[in-house]
Amino acid sequence: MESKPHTSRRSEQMGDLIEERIVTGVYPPGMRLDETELASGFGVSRTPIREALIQLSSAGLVEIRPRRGAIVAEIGPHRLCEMFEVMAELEAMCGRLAARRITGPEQLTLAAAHQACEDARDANDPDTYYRLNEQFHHLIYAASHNGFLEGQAAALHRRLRPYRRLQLRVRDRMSSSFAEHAGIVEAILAEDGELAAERLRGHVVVQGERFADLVASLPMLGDLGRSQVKPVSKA
Amino acid sequence: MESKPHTSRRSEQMGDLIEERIVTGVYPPGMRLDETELASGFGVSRTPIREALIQLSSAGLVEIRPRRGAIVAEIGPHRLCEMFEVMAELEAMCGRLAARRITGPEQLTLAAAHQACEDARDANDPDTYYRLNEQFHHLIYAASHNGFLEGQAAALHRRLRPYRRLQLRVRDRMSSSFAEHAGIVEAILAEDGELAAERLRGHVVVQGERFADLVASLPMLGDLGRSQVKPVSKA
DNA sequence: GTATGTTTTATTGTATACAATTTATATCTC
DNA sequence: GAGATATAAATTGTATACAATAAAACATAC
Repeated sequence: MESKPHTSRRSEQMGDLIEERIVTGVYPPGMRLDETELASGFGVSRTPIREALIQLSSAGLVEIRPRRGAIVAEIGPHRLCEMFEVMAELEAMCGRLAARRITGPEQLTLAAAHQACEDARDANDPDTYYRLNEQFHHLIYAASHNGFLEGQAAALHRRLRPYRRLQLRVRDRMSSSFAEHAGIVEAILAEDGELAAERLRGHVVVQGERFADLVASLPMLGDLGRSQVKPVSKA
Repeated sequence: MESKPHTSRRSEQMGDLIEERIVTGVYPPGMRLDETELASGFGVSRTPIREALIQLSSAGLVEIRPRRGAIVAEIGPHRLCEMFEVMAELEAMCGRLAARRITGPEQLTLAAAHQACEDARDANDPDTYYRLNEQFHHLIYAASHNGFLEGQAAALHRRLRPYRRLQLRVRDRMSSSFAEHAGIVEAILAEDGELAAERLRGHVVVQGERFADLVASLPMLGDLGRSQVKPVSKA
């Protein structure tokens, strides 16, 4: 919907590139982000890199320690649960408002998106489901008809992306996710705001709790915040 | 609580300075922020100014249009209402969690802060009340024991500061605000999360609605988004 | 006099150079 | 050899110089 006006700002491009590598795990949490190294790596000067890092710092993806350089933000399990808790509430709010304010065309689009998710589930295609699931949720954000809320929800959703991606692989999550979606769509189309809110809250909270389980089973992630990942420094 | 580690980064200092001038209205919405002008004005080079502007842009206080410079973000009445709507929900969430998680010492601190507000109301001192009111709300954020939520709530609270400041002056708002606070404290101390949430939501929404009224009465603010404030450019 | 096209000017975006501080290394003492 | 101190290296923060683009001013044609 928001057509970005072909920014032509290198800072933005660098920011997107670095963000991509962070959320995809190419730059793992705790990794040192050397300005000079990144600059030469991307074939630009340090200036756009610095500006990108500042922006990513504001978004919470990297942490800048004065005079000590930037590292990929290490979001510990505890903080992550907190973030899921807030995400659940934001989604609940979106659902409550959407139930009251959704338009006819939006209802059709939402139903179609839900249908598409069903197809992906039937095909047992987690990657496609993952993508369609994102669209589904974004439609609810938009249907809240609160642009600011939509932006906040989308931003947090995006920030939690890498962690949500992990837990979609777990046993049967795709099916239960779709089942929950059905209830959410039903509540919204019935214009029952409180029910939609409650179901969305549950839907997201489950993700957070499942994630907590996942964390407990992964020692690698278990001691996040302790581990210091070394920079990739290659000659 | 979060002691900032004496950053020594000029960018941060510049950011704080510019933000201060934005929220106090020295730089009104729509004003062009000329990098060179700001740089010479603050006695630094353009670099720290640019970095500060990027940061403020991420925070939503300024808007950077590629190759066209930065302006103080113009938050129209509509967007503002949306923001108050989200603020209400965030505060409600803080209250709900606080009622369940608040500790003994925090209860005492909250009661004391409430008492202090009462004193300011009795003294009919809006400025002091304004300050104490902020502390009161921050205590509730903290009592949610969700650090991420606390941060989000504080950030939005801060961003809405200039607009809240306006409407505290209106007739009797201080008294009704305090009365609402009493109900909120009662609900939290009674550990009734839903009641606390409901009352906080109402408390903030009232602010938003009152603000909408205020907007309607102020022609200057009424056509925000249309008016183009000229830069201060002095020789 | 208005509209359009060109030139000029001003401002942003990027690169590089320099300064300041931190981290690593080496040396010296015990 | 361990620890501490001093020196050296590397990296961040700031300033300045240059390039690219958009706004403004001007001139010209109609």
